[in-house]
Amino acid sequence: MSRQDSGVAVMAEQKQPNRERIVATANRLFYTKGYNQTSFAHVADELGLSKGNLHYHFRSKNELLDAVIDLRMESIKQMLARWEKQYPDGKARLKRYARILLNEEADVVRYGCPMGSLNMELAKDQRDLQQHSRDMLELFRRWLEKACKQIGRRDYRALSLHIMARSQGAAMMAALYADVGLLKAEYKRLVDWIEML
Amino acid sequence: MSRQDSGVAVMAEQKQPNRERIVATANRLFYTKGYNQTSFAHVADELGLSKGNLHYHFRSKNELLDAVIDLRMESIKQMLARWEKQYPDGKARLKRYARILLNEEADVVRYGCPMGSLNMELAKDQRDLQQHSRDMLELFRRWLEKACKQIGRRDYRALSLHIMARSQGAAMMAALYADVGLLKAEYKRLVDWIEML
DNA sequence: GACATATTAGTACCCTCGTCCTAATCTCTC
DNA sequence: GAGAGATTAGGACGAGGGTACTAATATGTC
Repeated sequence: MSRQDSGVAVMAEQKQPNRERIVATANRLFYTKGYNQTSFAHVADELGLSKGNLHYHFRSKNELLDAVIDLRMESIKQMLARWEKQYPDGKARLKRYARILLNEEADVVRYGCPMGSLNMELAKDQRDLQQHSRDMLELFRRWLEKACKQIGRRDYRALSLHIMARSQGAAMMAALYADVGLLKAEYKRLVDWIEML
Repeated sequence: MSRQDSGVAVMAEQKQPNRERIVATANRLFYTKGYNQTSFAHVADELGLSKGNLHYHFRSKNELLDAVIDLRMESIKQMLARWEKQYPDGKARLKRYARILLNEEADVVRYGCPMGSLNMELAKDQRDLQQHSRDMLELFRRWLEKACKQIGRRDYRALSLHIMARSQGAAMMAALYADVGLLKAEYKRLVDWIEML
């Protein structure tokens, strides 16, 4: 019997287990400050926990990174499954993907794409860590690939990569100039292009 | 009378002043390892110099970063000036820009775009440092803007940003998958698109 | 209540970081 | 060659990094 299931349900006040709170906070800090610029102490301080506590749950920083990526991947999978139900049409799916950056535009403009920027950081002399981060982007790519197949394109792989490149470029430039307008302009171009496929 | 000009010319064996060697090495390490992951000690070790020596030439790491960016900007300016002579036609200029990533494809595939990745790194909680890095990209953007004007486009600013976004996206995806093919594919798409303008 | 386990706090360890200081050495000018 | 200034080496420093260890506390089971 796990902890949350035992005793009277405290419902709203039931606090999240520390392990999950740690992953959630690390997730945010890895995004906003960068992986290398975030320390165990940062995460612990934000939560009012001790460094030793974090080390109990995650023996190393890599392990914490893995947990963060697992969390993101889980959330991505759920989102993609939701989209599959909401948008039966292939093109509609591609457009929905394009719109993703607009959802979190304030964050994207400040910190870039969470996946892209993390991956770029790890690509530099930390290739071992990069692998897992790549898996995350592959979730999207394969989903896009499926949608491209669905609209009868034979170059589905190339198309999926191109669409991701376009959205990565948009996120990058928007963060560079800290300008939401760039995000919207690139979104529009991309959607128009998808429409013409 | 400066040091290099004095005395008998040693020509080929004349070694670069240490200051320049430091900037050149820092430039490479900031690119391949990332700014935050590169320390004074790394740079000093590679050159067989002491940390104190580096501190003599650059009192802080920011100062070294500024010198690196200045070096890059100088080289960019020269390259753009060369291109202006070589390619009088606006579209040819845009295409030449698109080809830039193919020049250094081996590096781009491993470390991404030198400007984009640096900027992304500094965008995360180090906005003060980001400014100078942005100037570097602005050199390209204004040059593209001019070429767009030249071919009679009234949306020259938007176009210049879009072209940069495309190349940034290409670099990002190529580094993500460590695949030169992606770079070439995106290059081809971009050139075709420029041709249709 | 007693025990085993899971969790937490606190701290100690060793390393690297960015910066700074001092003393030696080199280079050029006179 | 003597003196002045530029350059270099080497190490000290305080801070913070990731990791590990120990003791205390909370939790669940019998």
